[in-house]
Amino acid sequence: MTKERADAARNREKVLAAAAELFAAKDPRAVTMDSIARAAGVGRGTLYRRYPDVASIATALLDEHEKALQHELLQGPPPLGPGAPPHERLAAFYTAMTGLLDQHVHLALGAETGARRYATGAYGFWRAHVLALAREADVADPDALADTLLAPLAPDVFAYQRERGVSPARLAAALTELARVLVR
Amino acid sequence: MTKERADAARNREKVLAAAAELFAAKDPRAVTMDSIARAAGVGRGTLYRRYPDVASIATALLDEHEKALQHELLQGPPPLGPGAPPHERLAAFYTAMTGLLDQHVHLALGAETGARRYATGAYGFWRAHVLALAREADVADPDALADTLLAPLAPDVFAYQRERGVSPARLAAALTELARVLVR
DNA sequence: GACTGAACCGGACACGGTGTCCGGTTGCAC
DNA sequence: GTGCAACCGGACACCGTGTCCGGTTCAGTC
Repeated sequence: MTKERADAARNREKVLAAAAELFAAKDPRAVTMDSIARAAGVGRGTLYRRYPDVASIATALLDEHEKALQHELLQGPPPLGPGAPPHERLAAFYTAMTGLLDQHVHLALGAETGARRYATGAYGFWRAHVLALAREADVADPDALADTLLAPLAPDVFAYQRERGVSPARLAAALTELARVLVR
Repeated sequence: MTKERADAARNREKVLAAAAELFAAKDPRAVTMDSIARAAGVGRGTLYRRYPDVASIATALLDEHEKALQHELLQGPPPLGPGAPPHERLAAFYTAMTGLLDQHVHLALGAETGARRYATGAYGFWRAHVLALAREADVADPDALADTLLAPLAPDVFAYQRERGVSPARLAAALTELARVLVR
């Protein structure tokens, strides 16, 4: 991995900043490669050099916000990190994720709508974490349960519930209950 | 509501038959209005007259298959229909839905990917049903729980799990366990 | 501080899908 | 058989995509 050229780095910054603004401003599905290029003052070819499509740009932006949580899950203090019983860790994870989603729904919707969600590295991480907790708790079929436990965190579901008037806090409470009874 | 003209009915048949074949044959996201029109031997204008987009065609096809289950939920024998305790009814619903999804993933993916899922009438029906069961079981926050309980049935999730090797039967078992502990 | 090759830039291009529009056709009622 | 309304379908303009290549900028070398 060779060092990044100065002009390339400059453009990457411009692109990410412009994209972040666009995603925050309007419907994520209306954000197009063309609009990002124009907003960043950059040619379309430049965009495609680094990102194959809009979703991958949203994913790059989202990744930054998710890194911190991922770190805490691996080696932070309990109940998020190791040390607490599985159901408490799962509940803490749920609460943290609803908070994260609450802040960045736009990005999440731009990055992970539909099947693409499962192709991202982040999903793999969340899945591994939940799977480990399920195993630790001796549930019947951890592998089948993992994706089931993650399904309510899909950006689409979250956005719909919030639009419906279910606050992130209420959702977190419901998920905590789910964690409590299912992974004990 | 006036009677449908004979040529119109003929074309509707042709369109639905051609669409069903296309959805079954290839990636639902690759099915386009244009391809349906060509396969049906019909002009594009004719298509747009009745369906605003591809998803609505898939929804129309899916609706037919879902009607039977909806009828059973309302007035069929227990445990699917009224009469059984909530957790048993929910488990039966889960099993029926995984079966339905297993048969018609293509259509479901074409119809309900992403946010569109929540706009369909079918989702409203499933939601009302699950909500009623949750209320009957005196859970803490039925409204927040309803969409959470339905999230694992999203076509995307189902398709991903099946591709991963989780059979519909295993999934149904996991969901049954979920129903048992959460809605008692 | 000039040279050089490699990395990078960005606009032009061809393509494919969308949704609309309207002249022509078909079916139905009287 | 006649008239009208509903219906048909292809042509059209538009938009976003992804690629390609001539030109530019950078960084290391002497």
